[in-house]
Amino acid sequence: MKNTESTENYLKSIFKLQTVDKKVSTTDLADYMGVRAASVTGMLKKLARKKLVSYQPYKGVTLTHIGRKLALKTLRTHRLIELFLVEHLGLSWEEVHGEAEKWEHVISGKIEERIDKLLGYPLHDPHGSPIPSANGELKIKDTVRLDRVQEGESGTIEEVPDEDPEFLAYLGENDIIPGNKIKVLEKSVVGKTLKIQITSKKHTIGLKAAEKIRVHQPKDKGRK
Amino acid sequence: MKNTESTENYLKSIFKLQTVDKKVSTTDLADYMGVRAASVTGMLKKLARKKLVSYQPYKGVTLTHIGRKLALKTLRTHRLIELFLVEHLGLSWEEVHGEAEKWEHVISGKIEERIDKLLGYPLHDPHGSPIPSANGELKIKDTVRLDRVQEGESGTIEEVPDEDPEFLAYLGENDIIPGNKIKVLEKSVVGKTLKIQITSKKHTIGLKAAEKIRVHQPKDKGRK
DNA sequence: AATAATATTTAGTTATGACTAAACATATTT
DNA sequence: AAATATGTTTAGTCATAACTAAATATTATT
Repeated sequence: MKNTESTENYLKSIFKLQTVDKKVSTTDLADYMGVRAASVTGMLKKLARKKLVSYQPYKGVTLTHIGRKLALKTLRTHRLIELFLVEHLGLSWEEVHGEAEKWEHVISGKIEERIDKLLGYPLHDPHGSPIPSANGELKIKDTVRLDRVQEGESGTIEEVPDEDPEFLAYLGENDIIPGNKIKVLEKSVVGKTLKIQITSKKHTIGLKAAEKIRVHQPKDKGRK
Repeated sequence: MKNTESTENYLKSIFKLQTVDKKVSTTDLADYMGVRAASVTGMLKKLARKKLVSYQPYKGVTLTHIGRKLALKTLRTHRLIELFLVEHLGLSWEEVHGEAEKWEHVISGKIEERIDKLLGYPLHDPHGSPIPSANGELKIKDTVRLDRVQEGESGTIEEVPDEDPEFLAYLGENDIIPGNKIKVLEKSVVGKTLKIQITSKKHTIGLKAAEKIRVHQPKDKGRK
């Protein structure tokens, strides 16, 4: 009846992949988690027995209501820890994901509350991702993928992926940081690049990389 | 080749029991850790194969040099976390042991360093236990068990056990806290009690409980 | 629709670290 | 020294969660 660390990791992973497409396939989950597909099948059966996921062989998984709550609880802990590590222990934003992956499974509710308080009840982690509320709610902000922003339009960096330290280091070096203003100067569909302006610097980024960056645009689409 | 959480717990437990008597018996270890003796036997064999303990069937275990280093590393992490939880997250001294038991296995070297720095390179945890140095050294202070302090003598509370929350709550209520001055007013061998003076209050404590409390006495044995 | 390619599941194995029951060793009484 | 009590180890089991190899489904291609 007890939920293990592995259970929490599966739920969190399904949650992340689920936001992209509704049902998550065994293989996608296996790739994302770095385990074999056969292992995933076995685990999904267990999670289904515990009513944490709804699993149909060959057709994929979705989280149940309770599974989603648990995933969000873990995600909340993860993001609070990331922010804590940056703000109070001075780690860089590319280091914190790996550490938080370990911490998130051992933090008690009481300590989570204390950390939340210490941080001033924050709404976002260092990568701009929203922190779910204590009762498992998550409000999704209205954002666009950077590669879909039109030439000439501008906006604010909202969120970047937290998993890949190298990518984060690259983003940091180029000021592609949540909160910063960004303007798309030129989009080359052939060359698969995007020329952007951030703060006072110009920079060219690959369209594939730009996919991973979420931008917030005002209602007037940032024309000015 | 990797050391598991369980390995760290065994080494830490052996270290603690070893300070009392040289060799640690299977049963004592089992009682202390809350597992069955048969499980201990199995684990000791594994630890011996890894050269972390020196184990002779029916005769007990001792830590090897490397096993001791690892035990002290874990103990260091444990104690730093306890202090961190008290000083920065405002937990009480009776709550922190249980939490630290979980944290100690997931803290990376880098984070341990940061916490150490944040705390100002402390030498003692909230219960007065010395924090081993980063290279695995521990200096043992010259202390006496409270039940062995003579009538009329005084000293300073040095260290109390950190495991039992109830006992810690009791000690806290009666100001039996490391750093406080203590004077033994009356010792009743028949009644198995000790009448003591702490700060401005008088209190009577059982001799059995007093055994667990370590007191530092000046060279003149606290007569004045 | 038949074939090929890809995705997924099943069956059986492994390691970790707990457990019980039974066997065996050591200590303590009488 | 024999009998009893206590301590310890052996043998075999269980749950968790990974793995490989083989079997089976599904999807895509011709």
